[in-house]
Amino acid sequence: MASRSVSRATIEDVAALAKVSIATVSRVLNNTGPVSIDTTQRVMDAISRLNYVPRAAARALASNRTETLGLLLPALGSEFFPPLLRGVEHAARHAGFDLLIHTTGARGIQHGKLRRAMGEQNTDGLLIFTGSVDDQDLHRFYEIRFPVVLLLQSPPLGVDLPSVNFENKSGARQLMEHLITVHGYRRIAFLRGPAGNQDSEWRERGYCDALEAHGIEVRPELIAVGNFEVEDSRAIVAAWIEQGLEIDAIFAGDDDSAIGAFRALQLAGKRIPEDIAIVGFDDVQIARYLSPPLTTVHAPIEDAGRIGAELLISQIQTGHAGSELLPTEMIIRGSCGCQV
Amino acid sequence: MASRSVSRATIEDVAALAKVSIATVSRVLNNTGPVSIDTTQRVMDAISRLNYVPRAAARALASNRTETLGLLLPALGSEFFPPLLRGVEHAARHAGFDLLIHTTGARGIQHGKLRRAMGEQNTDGLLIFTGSVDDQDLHRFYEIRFPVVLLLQSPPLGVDLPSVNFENKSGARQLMEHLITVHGYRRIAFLRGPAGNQDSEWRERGYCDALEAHGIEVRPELIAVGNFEVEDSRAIVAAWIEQGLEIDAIFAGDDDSAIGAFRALQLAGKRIPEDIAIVGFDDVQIARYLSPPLTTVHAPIEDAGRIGAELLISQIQTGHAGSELLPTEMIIRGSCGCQV
DNA sequence: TTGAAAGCGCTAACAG
DNA sequence: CTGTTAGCGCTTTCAA
Repeated sequence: MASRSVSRATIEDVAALAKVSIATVSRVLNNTGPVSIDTTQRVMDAISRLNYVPRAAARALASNRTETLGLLLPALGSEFFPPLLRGVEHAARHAGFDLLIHTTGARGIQHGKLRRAMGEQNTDGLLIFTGSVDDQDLHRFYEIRFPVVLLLQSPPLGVDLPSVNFENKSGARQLMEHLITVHGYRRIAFLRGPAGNQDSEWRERGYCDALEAHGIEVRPELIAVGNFEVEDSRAIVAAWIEQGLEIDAIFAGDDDSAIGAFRALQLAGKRIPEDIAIVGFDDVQIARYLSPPLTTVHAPIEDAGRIGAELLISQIQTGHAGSELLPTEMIIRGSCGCQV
Repeated sequence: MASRSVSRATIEDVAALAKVSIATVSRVLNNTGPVSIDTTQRVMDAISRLNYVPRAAARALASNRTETLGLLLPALGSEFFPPLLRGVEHAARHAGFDLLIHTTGARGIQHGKLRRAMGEQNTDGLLIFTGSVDDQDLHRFYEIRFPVVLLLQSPPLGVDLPSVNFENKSGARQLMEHLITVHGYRRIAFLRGPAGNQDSEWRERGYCDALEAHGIEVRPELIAVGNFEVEDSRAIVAAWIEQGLEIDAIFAGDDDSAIGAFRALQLAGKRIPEDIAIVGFDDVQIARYLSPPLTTVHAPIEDAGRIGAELLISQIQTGHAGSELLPTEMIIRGSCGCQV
């Protein structure tokens, strides 16, 4: 016997065993078209007796639907992704879709390479995380009307793709107001994300707006690129301390940067928040376990994943979908100087 | 024009434009069989002019290979998964495989349901995380010789599937020795993982062995099920404190449980490690950022993912693969009572 | 309520 | 070096 034969039941085997045509088997499998209750039973029996599993490839080829959602990410490094994946996976499974995950490397996918990686023929639609795909490819998806939803990224000009974003600016603004009015900080530093990261840009605008609204000058030397990375951010803050830069507080563009800032201060023997206060953005799981616990802005990451997937599925099924802007919420813990 | 036509180039279109047969196109696509350099060039031009993307389904159907690895997980909740996914994804991509991810829910997949979810026909092989699939299905995979690698789980009796595991027992044993001999703790509690979790069982054996080796009685009231969950563990430790249970130290079965224990002690106003010491297992990212930083056992999670994927790929390609037992390493930080 | 048959787009012999 | 052709296993008309 061939080594694999045991597992190779096909729809024909089922049909033969149930003494019906393959069309009928297909009907009971997909619940499409009428089948007598008696026949249905025979087919079901045959299926389970043979351990029959429909081959996804054959089905996809014949029906032109893959029932698969693609998820494109730059990397799977940060703490940010578990909730995001959970949201996406949950929504996908709920709607009967599989989830195909690809990482593209930090620089995103170069145009052209994308095709082979996860071309538009191999999933029913794509969930694209910030920075994974260049504008040229986004443009193309838009033109050929391939279902796509952008995660934490707005579409480039003229490309009207649906997207899911956080209310970054208002969240950042609110947090800054807190630092300025409640705690009286004036020399507040900002740790940027990677170049081109839209979340970071909006958060920075909230940062600048708040300063200006209170007549505080925006000082370029207080703004640096932490890349949303623990280590990069630690190094920057360490350098600041080394230089003796005067700072009341650090607004880290995301919680990973905040962790880096924590590290730097701890290693330098500085107290948080007495010497320098730190606040972040995102509210990842770890935030509440730092000490002092991190004051930050809660971003509904799992919701973003879930809603992104839902929008994509609706786009696949109905042909169109809107965008969503998800509210953020300031979470006061101890690292800003508040007693909690 | 049909709304999708732009993207629907097939191998025939390419062949026509390049004035060759589809067989030739297939040859240059897959680098199988000889093609003149001139012809190759014409085909490549046609491909890029048409934005041609081979349809994975057609290819899979014809070749009986999907170039896809399936990953089965109970859930995507914990901090444990980012490094695991990173390892898997990296190895998969490196070898040219796609990654299909499925979560099964906390209880794993019920027999029978698995088939539809990710049947053996729809991936080239499966990476199965502890607790995702019942023994009956594992048995079946083994019988039909479907490529499978077990992650952090040993195969059931008589089912010789390859697996990747941590040296749990010796790691736990070493950590316990440290608590007992260096710090002199004798009343050490243990927080178990979910029922049937093999990592937990081995760690518990290390715990018991160490106690016995030092003539310390294993007390059932000092062992409870924290389920490897923050909240469950917090509740248990809170209850212990409430009851006034005397404890020198808590050995949390994994870092998530350790975090829960931290929470409970902090909320109860107890000092770590002065009142009660805490140690964990895994060394997730957050461990070093707790305060005091968590003493734990480093488990090479990313390696486990990478190696698991590599074993699976080798099994797909060569028909067999061995198992791996990955070394663990004690990481002393502050939460055990050491000054670091 | 059921069956026959025509593809879906590709790979892989087999011929030339 | 290149072309022809027979499927891969399924869905989906169209008839019966």
